Amino acid sequence: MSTTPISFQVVAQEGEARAGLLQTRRALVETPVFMPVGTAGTVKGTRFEALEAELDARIILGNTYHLWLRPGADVVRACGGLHRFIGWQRALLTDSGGFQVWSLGALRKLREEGVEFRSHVDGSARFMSPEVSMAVQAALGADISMAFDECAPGDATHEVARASMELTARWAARSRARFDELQRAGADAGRTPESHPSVNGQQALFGIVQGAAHADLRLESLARTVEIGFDGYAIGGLSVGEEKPVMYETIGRLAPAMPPDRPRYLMGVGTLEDLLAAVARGVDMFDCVLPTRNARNGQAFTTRGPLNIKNARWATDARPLDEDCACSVCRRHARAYLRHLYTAGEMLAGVLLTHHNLACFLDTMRRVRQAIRSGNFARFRREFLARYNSGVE
RNA sequence: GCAGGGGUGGUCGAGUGGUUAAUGGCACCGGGCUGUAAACCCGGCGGGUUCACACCCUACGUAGGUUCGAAUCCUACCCCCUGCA
Repeated sequence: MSTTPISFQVVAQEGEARAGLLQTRRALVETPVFMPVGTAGTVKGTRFEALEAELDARIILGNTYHLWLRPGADVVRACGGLHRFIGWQRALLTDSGGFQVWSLGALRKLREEGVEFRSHVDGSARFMSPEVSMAVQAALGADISMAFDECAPGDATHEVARASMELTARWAARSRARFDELQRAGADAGRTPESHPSVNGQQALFGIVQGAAHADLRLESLARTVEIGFDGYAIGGLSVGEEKPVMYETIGRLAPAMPPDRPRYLMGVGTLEDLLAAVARGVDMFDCVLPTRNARNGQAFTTRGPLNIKNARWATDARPLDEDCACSVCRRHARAYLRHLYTAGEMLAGVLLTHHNLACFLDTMRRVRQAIRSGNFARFRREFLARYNSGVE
């Protein structure tokens, strides 16, 4: 009987691409997997019933920084942890707030000890550190927690990237230490004593590799992170302004060097092409706001590429967003209607596009897994991209 | 009929002699969005030629007039609103 918080096994491999099974204490997750982002305790624009029943998402994200500011860790803990608070029984992963150190760059001050934020909600001063992040994540009780890292800009110089990577390494050690203390102290609000037999019911903790676009720093970061020891390893700091070939090259060098028996998580990526490129390089897990955010902004993703529902060319188009999509939105509604809803400012536009986009991403990953298992991933990827790049008619 | 107010680009509405093809808002058209400060942000928006710089044409109810110059001043006419008959 295992004593780890998660179990992971690769069940098929084609080149670097892997199909695996990730057992968390709450859900079995087939990889490669796309995890919808639910920053503030909601995957914006969708209901949990849809995520569960139709989309069959097994794991979604929450965000430590955002939930810490509002409603607050104490509120979530008082409500029995994030799962019970939001009404989601499947797996949850919480990002540590590290990304906000970068994305809220204008609102924070960085120190060795941690980060001074000015709350974007009410302007108040807040201090976040590895220890604070771990405490908040224990209160949230997600099945997978993330180490508190610093995400450098994509074009960071070697010197800047090294300093950032080393700070991340020190923060990783502090994250690990405090995380373990909190687990021992029973602070985990999402503990499941009667969890799946192959896992021990505790929270998992993933480490994050940084180093911007510098291969030597990336590999050093990986070595230092692995030395500390985590349940899974993430690639952070990509899609933050660097050129796309740089991102692919970084993933290509890094992912195959990551521990083969642990899940590899590429944070914040990406487009469908990005997902396929990263899977081909050995990545198992993804999350991205693109399908949900862009849905609310009028962009649908289809197997023939993106479709901007705002465009006048769809005004009387009776076809669904994607003629090859079996989702409930595509089965029921025409582009003309969706365009009307968006143009009229109706909230249903965002709701329906969100559903479709998530269906598109999750279904694509389902097909990716199937292709890897049957040894057809290379061909699948080639054909998928040819179709995707042909464009929407 | 009399008195007063008003007619501006798709629309609402600024502008009251000189960077005015004409501020803004809306509508419309297009683009962006990658561990969510995002149901958000940016751009275009009279017509024509040009890759572009640029140039030409048409426009502030209609027709005249004053002036170097008019959406802005004057005259007449048309139409709308309000009040009194």
